[in-house]
Amino acid sequence: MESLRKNLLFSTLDQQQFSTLVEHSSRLQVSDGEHLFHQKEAANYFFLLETGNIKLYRLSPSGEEKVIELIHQGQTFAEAVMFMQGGTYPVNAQALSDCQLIRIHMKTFLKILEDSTDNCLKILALMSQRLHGAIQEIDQLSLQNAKMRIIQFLLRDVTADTSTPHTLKWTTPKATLASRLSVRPETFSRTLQQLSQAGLIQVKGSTITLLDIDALRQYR
Amino acid sequence: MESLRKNLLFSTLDQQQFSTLVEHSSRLQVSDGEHLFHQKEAANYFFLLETGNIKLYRLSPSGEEKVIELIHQGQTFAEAVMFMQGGTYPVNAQALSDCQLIRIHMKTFLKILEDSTDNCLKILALMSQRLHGAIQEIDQLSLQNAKMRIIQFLLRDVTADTSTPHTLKWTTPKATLASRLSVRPETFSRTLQQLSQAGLIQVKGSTITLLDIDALRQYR
DNA sequence: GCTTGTAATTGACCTATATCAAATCCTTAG
DNA sequence: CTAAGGATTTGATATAGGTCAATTACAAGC
Repeated sequence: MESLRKNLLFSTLDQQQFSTLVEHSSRLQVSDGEHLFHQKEAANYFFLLETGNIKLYRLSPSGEEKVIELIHQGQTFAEAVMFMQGGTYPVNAQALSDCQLIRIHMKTFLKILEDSTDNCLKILALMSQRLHGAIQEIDQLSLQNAKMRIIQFLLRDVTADTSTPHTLKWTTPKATLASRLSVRPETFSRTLQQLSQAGLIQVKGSTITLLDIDALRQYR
Repeated sequence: MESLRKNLLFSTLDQQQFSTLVEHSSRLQVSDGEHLFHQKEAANYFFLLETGNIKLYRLSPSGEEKVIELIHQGQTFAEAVMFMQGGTYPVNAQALSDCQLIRIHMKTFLKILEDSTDNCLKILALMSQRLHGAIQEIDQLSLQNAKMRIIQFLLRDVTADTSTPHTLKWTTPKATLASRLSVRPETFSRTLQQLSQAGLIQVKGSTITLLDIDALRQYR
């Protein structure tokens, strides 16, 4: 359970608390395409993803899928459910590849929180970060158009140095990314095409090179 | 500071903690149209609204306004900022009417949290509720069309009993509500018109009577 | 009561993005 | 290497909802 220790969320646990947590946690695998949990299912565990990719999504009344979040290696997810009355998952979680996870027992973790404010504050910090992210998201959905959202996504982890051409590569299917960005795959494709023709990016399969970061930033 | 005591968030504070909090809190008024704080401003206080209405909004790069949340009597807001590094408000807050508020010193409240997990868990519950609300919002923006969002808003606080015609009245300007729902005022107006013509609702200024709740629910 | 200014509505038109269908491209199994 | 099937792209078309402009309703002050 090395990866547990490494996660910020558990960094303030003392030895005693940590071993209690480990006792009530277990490793599990899910294979590509399998569901980890479904929306409205009673929630007893939250998760740390060790390897692979997971998508969290919701379904519209008409059965359409909207990806809320893509989970990557090292991230925890579904912790917020712990504090909600009702205690059901608000999203579906499906593996996008074979995944290895650690399953953490909510009740146990809650017990630990109950006797150490340090840990409480840690998780509060995490939750407010999540909330801020969500507000950011609402912002983007209602104030920005598709092109802007896509560019924002491309610039996601570009650091300050703007001169060096930056390369990014994704492992998730394009349609999934499109859903995450709330555009149709067709629009996603066309927009990349367009940016490519304008000489701002270069597309090679699932690898993209940002050729003119400053120009891209103009849009955002 | 009666209203402080009444708020769930502070219900687990002991006498000692509560009076410390009161010492570091103060009442303040803002008049209609005034700003309480701006986005990116350093945050030292969060608030409890005693009377009036406040809107929390963001601006797009092009200066367009999107209302993120409408705050009503009795609600606290901007508490999440307390736990974020950086510590700046993520939204603007403007009074929609003359308002009376209580301003709570974040540092003081944080200190109190540090020595009681009960209080920590209370606020964790609140934060996860907020987060869930935000996810709901993202859901609505990306999976539902304007008409659905408007209907959802109309059905907001309709209880189980579906037979009795339900009446609602708002105090906020229509344009503000429209922004909250991420539609243009024109569209908001037209949609209400349309629902009215279909005999589902009856509009009288800012008072709306829901005539056929079941039918409205069909859409949602 | 008017009058003036703001808010809300209505109408005509437009555009971004969805939708549908067909054509490619890519990967995997054999 | 080849075939099959899914993913992605491309093209043609449709439409929800935005924009702009004109009109009407409403509230506040005189």
